[in-house]
Amino acid sequence: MPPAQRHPTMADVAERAGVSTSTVSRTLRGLSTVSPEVRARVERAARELDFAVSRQAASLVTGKTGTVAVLVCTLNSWFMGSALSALGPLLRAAGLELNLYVIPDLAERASFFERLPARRNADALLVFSFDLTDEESARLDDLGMPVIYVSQHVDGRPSVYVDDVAGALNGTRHLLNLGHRRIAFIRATGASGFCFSSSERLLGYRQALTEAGLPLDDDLVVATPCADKGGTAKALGELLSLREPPTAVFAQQDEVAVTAIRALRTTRMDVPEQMSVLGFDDHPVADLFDLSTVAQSPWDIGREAGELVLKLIDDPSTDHGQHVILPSHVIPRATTAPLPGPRHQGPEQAGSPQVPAG
Amino acid sequence: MPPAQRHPTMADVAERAGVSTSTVSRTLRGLSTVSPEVRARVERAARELDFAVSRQAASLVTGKTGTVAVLVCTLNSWFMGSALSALGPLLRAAGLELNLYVIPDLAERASFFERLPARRNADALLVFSFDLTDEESARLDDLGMPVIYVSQHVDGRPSVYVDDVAGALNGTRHLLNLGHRRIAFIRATGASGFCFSSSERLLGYRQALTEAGLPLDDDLVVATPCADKGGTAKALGELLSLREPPTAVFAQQDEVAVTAIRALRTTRMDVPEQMSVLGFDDHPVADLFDLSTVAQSPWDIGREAGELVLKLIDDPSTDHGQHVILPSHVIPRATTAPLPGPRHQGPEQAGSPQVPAG
DNA sequence: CTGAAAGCGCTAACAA
DNA sequence: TTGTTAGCGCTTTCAG
Repeated sequence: MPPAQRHPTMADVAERAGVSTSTVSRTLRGLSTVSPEVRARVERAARELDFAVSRQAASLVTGKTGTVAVLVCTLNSWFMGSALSALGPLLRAAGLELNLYVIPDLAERASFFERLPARRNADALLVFSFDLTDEESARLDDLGMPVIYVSQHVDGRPSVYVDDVAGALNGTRHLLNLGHRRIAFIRATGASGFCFSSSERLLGYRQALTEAGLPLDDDLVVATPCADKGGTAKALGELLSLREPPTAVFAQQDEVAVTAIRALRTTRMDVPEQMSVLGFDDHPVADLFDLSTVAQSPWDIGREAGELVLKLIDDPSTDHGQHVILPSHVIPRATTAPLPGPRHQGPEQAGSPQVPAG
Repeated sequence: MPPAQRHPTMADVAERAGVSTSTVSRTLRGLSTVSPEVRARVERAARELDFAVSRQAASLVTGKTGTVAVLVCTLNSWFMGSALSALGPLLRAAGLELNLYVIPDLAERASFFERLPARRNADALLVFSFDLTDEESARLDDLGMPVIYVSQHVDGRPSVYVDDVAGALNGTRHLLNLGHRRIAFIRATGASGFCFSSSERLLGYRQALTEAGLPLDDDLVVATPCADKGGTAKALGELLSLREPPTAVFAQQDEVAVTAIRALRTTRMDVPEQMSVLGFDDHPVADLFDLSTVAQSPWDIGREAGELVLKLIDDPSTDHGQHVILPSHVIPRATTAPLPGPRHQGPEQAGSPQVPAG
């Protein structure tokens, strides 16, 4: 570990190869205007010196930093982990560095937006699931670089997200098709200031009920902090103490769904015999619990976001308002079952009359 | 979104404030040798122009990049997510950028080590859980920056990791203290080239058996790819078809333990009545499954790694061989129980004679 | 196809 | 306390 040996510079390589620094620069950037013989000499010299171009110096003159800034509120989630695991290699393959900003709380957030450290230090910014204020959005607009919103829709700005409305619509239809008529909806509330597509999903749920000719009963919509046992039990309690309790619950995150299943089992309610449970995400835990769910693919989101970034960096004049909307699909597993009772369960009977089976 | 407006430079700020760029530089870096009056003028000008220092240009002259490179094989894990969620804010608070390299497979890895993009572009490198070849280690040694190994012990290099030997020792003791004598060990094998502290844990397991005067039976040590249902079922099958099957299994990752529990339940074996199961990690699913486990804290690892990095950047002459070793502790939950049978279960009976209770 | 020269935006001596 | 000067290591005209 030689403590302070200086890195070789282009001048060192040039000297060793007996050429000018311009030629070294041209060679190393793969410009075709270098004779094969000289190119070979330069490459050998560079290898022998273990030379690496300083991005700092290059940036200074090209004006491009060669890095993409990524803003996340946490990494400690399956969603972020998967999305970034897809994004990272994609950017690297394009020769870009990935600069990560983890902004877990509002204090950090304030300081981030005040200083905007990414400014001047990245060619583009990826914002994951931030519920931005108008002022914050405005600051990002003035950043002087493309800003891509991921896992959230922002009007007039490039964004990549799954169609949550359609996902929730389809999930709810699945439950309707199983004969359920009293279907509860559990929203997962996250840390304040961050968005978790909850409202879009609620929209899809309502849409499904409406198209089935069912009334919207606000008592059936409850909320819980994500993955909070007590909160989920409480939410469940509200539902189970209704005059007319639901026969199915649609939880907006698999982790909440799983917590709900455990709470139900604790009180000896069988899932799905006495209560169907449907999740959203297809989180790994869904498979572990044989949980029926609406799957989305964070990998695809990460990949699409990366490709969009590349496009925008390459050609900033591209239409900035384009959106990439990704699909979701229902995965029926063991926690959703036909509503027991006199009704015959038939597919696509969504429009049938309301007969609460209880 | 003004498409291509140039960023203001220090010269712009200097002009507006009616001072030289040196003064602007001094002011913005908080050097005390600036009169309050001038300082105020400069700060106002900078704010009005929404000026941000270009790290690129600053780096060029200071020789420090102000960024820390982090090498991970995946982000899609609770461990990495938690560790980085702790590390990120810590680095940001110190004014450092976090440059992430996600290297999921051997091909990416080869290209990473060939080009070493972090060279010259970071002040320190954090390596998470990589099982490096000697050649790769040597390349990192020549990187010209401090390299910190995280979640792995590397001789003579600064590293941060939990004491896996002690963790496995204590976990095994817990099972011994419950009266178990036939204790299986399930290793979790990851992607090749990455290390998951499996061997240290095996060591601790063996140590516990030895100190209890029990023989080491290789038939009781099986392996499975992490979180692979089929693999885990197969490994379990090997154990259950032994002449003298185990009464407890110690799985080296909670995710494997949970998969094992599901497989056992599928075959109508009760946990813990007929088989105790102990995990390692205290992954969130452990709580969900009421899994007894040996807990480690990736948050602490991330934090300690961050603090060590800061120290080494600040003073590279610090002893490079220092290690930070973090503790683990057993969390008994619902999947470990005393061995049923004639024996009385007493605490700390580890040294008692070998009486396989079968 | 190659080299000389200029300069990217900043910091670090050194003077004043 | 402030300004002047000289680069940091690279890319980019522009000549040759």
